[in-house]
Amino acid sequence: MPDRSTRHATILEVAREAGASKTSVSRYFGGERERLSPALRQRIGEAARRLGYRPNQIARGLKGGRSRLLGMLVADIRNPYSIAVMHGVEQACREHGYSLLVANTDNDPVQERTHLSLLASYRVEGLVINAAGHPTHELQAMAEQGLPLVLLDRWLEAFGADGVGLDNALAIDMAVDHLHERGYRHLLFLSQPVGLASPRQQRWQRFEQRLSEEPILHGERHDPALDGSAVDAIISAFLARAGRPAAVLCANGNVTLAATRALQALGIRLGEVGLLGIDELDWCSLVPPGITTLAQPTETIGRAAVQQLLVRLDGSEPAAPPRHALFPPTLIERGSTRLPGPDHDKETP
Amino acid sequence: MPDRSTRHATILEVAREAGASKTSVSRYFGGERERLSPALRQRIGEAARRLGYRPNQIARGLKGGRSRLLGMLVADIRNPYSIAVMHGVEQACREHGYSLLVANTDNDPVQERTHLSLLASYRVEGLVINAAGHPTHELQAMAEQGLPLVLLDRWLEAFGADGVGLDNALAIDMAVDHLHERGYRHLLFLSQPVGLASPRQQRWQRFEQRLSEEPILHGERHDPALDGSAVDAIISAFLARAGRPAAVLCANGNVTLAATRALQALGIRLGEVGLLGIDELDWCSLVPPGITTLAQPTETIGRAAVQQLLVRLDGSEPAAPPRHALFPPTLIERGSTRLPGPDHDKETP
DNA sequence: TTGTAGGCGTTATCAG
DNA sequence: CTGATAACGCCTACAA
Repeated sequence: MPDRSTRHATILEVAREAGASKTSVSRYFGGERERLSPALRQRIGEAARRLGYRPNQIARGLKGGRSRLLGMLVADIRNPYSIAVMHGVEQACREHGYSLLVANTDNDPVQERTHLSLLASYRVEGLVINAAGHPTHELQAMAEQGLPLVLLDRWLEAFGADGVGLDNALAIDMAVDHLHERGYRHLLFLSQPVGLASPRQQRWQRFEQRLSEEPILHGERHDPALDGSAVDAIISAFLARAGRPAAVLCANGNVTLAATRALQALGIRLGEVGLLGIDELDWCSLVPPGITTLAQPTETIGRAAVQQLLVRLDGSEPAAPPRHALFPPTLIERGSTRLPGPDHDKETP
Repeated sequence: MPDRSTRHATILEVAREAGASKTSVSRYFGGERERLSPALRQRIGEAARRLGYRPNQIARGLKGGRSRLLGMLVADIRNPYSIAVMHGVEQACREHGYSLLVANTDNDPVQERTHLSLLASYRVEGLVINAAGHPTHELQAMAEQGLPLVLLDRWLEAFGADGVGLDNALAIDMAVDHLHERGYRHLLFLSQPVGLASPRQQRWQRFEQRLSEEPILHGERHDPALDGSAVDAIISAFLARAGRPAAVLCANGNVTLAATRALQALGIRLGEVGLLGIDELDWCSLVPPGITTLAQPTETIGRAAVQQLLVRLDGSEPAAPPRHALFPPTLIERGSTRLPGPDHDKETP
C-alpha cells in the first residue's frame, strides 16, 4: 500500500496485466485502437479498467511537448467581465481538448510577471492575456519563443500580437447615438483613470471625436478615482454647468456602479438625468427604472481568443500578421435613458 | 530555428553553456544554490539568463510526482459565490507555491465526471470540489488513491471527505432572529429546488426547526423554479394568506434576485415587506432602500479549503478523520428589513 | 563542492 | 499487427 503519495497505475503495469507491451497500451490510449487486434484491444481495455489506469498527462506532455494546457492571465478575477470571458475561453478549451490554467494577478504588475513565467514553466501551448500592467518585455520574449499569445480587451501598443475585444469605437457611437435619439444633449463621459489602458483610451478618444463632429452635443469627460465621493461632485458640478437634458455615459461597469450610487445620493431619478453604461451586469435591470447598457458579447470574445490561439497552434499560418478581432456590443434599452415625457408616462415593466 | 513548437532551453544546454553538469544546474534552480561555489553559481546564473532558461515544471513533476498543481472543480463559474471562493483558493495556492487548474462544469454531471478524471490525469496534488451532481463513485476512487479532497459548500452524505462552507444553521438563526427583532412575524422561506444539494437542505431544515421552536412565528417555505413568474405568485399568495408584518427570507443570491424582481413587479416597497438574502452581491446596496444580506466569508472559505488540502498533503496526519470547517456569515443590515415606522422615518444613507 | 548514472511515464522510431 | 528501445527534461542517490 502506498504511503501518502497518490498511487497511479502506469502504462507498464497495464501492459503486464494485459500481457502486452507498453507500445500497444500507448497506442490504445493514443487514439490508435484500430491498429490493434480485437483480442489485444479487449485485453488492454479490461486490464486498464481493472487497474483504474489513466494516462499521465504530465508524462505525455514531457515526451511530445504537447501539454494540452492553455493559460489565461487575468488581471482581476473578481471582475464580472473577466469571468464572463473566461467562461467562453474555458468552453472553447474544453471543446478542443485543452485544459485551462488560470492565473489571477489582482492587478499587480509584479505578480503579472511572476505568473507569466509560471505559466511558461508549465509549458502552456498558448496564452490568453488580460494584463493590467505592461509586461511587454516578458510577452515579447514569449512571443519570440513561438508561444501563441492573444491579448484580451487591452492591447499594448507597438506589440504585434493577436487581440480580441470589444469594438470600442462602435460602442461609443452606439451610446452617443442612442442618447442623442432619446433627446439628451449634454453628455458627461465618465471613465476610470485612463492611463495606458487601451480600451479606456479608445472609448475616451472616440467620445471626443464624436463631440467635435456634432457640435449640437455638449460634453465633458472625467476620470475620477471611484473610491471616494468624487463622482458625486463631478456629476453635480456638470449638471449645474451644462443644464438639461443631460446624460452620463459610463465607460465600464465599475463606473456605472459609482454613477448610480452618486445619482441616488443626489436624489436624482434615473432617466431625468440619463444613464448609459458599457457592460451589462445583473443588477442593471433591478435598479428602477432599469439601467440602459451596452452588453459585451463576452462569451464570443472568449471563444474568439481561443480560436486565435488554435490558428497559430495549427501551424498552417506560420507567422501571419497579427489579427485583431473586434466584436460589437448589444444595446439593452431600459428606463435610465428615457426622459420623463410631457404626460409623465409611467415606464412599462 | 525551431519550426513552430516552442523552443525552450533545457537544463543540459545550460549546463554546457556554463561548463557545468546537469546536476549543478538542477541544484541551482532547486533551491540549493548555497551548496555551489560562488564561481559556479555565477556561471550558471549567467548561462541561464543568456539562454532564457526556465525549469520545466512538467518534467519536474514527472520525476518527483510533485506537479505543484491544485485542481478546483466548479459547478458554475458564473456564480459570484464560486468566483469569490475561487479567489481565496487562488490566493492561498499562490502563497504556497501551487498553481490552480480550474475546471468548470456548467452544472453538468457528465462533465463533472469528465473533468474529474481530466484533473486526475494532470496529477493535481489536491482537489477543491464544488459539484452540482454526485460523482460519489469517482470521488471515492480518487480519495482511495490517496488524493486529498475537500468538498466546498455542499457535501455528499456518507462520504468521508473534508469540507468547508458556511455554517448554514447559524445563518438561518441569524436571519430569523434579525427578522424577528425587526418586527416581522410571518416568514416566507424561498429556496431554489432543494433536491439533494446539502446547503439548501440544511437551510431549509433549520428554518423548519426554528418555526417549530417559536410558535410566535408563522412561516412557509417554497422552492419554485426561478425562471418563470412562479415567485410572484408564491409571494402574493403568501401575503394574502399570512397577513403582515411579513418578510421573505431568500436562501441564496439567485433567489434574492428573483424575489426582488417579484416584489418590484407587485409594486411592494422593500421593507414594507421584509427581504433578507443569504449571499451579498454588489447590487444589494443599490436597490433602494438596500437589501439586507448575510454575507458569506468567501475568501476565508476558499483559503480554508486549501489549508485542509495542505494539511493532508503535509502527511503529518496520514489519515485523520474528515474535518468540516464551518464559517459564520456577516449580517449586513439595510433598508429592506426596516418596517416603515409610525413616524415614517426616512432611512439614513 | 562537483559529477555520473539511473529512472519518472509516455511516445516515437525502428525492427520483427 | 506488435514489440523492443531510445529519447523527453528533470531529480536524486551515489560516487569522486
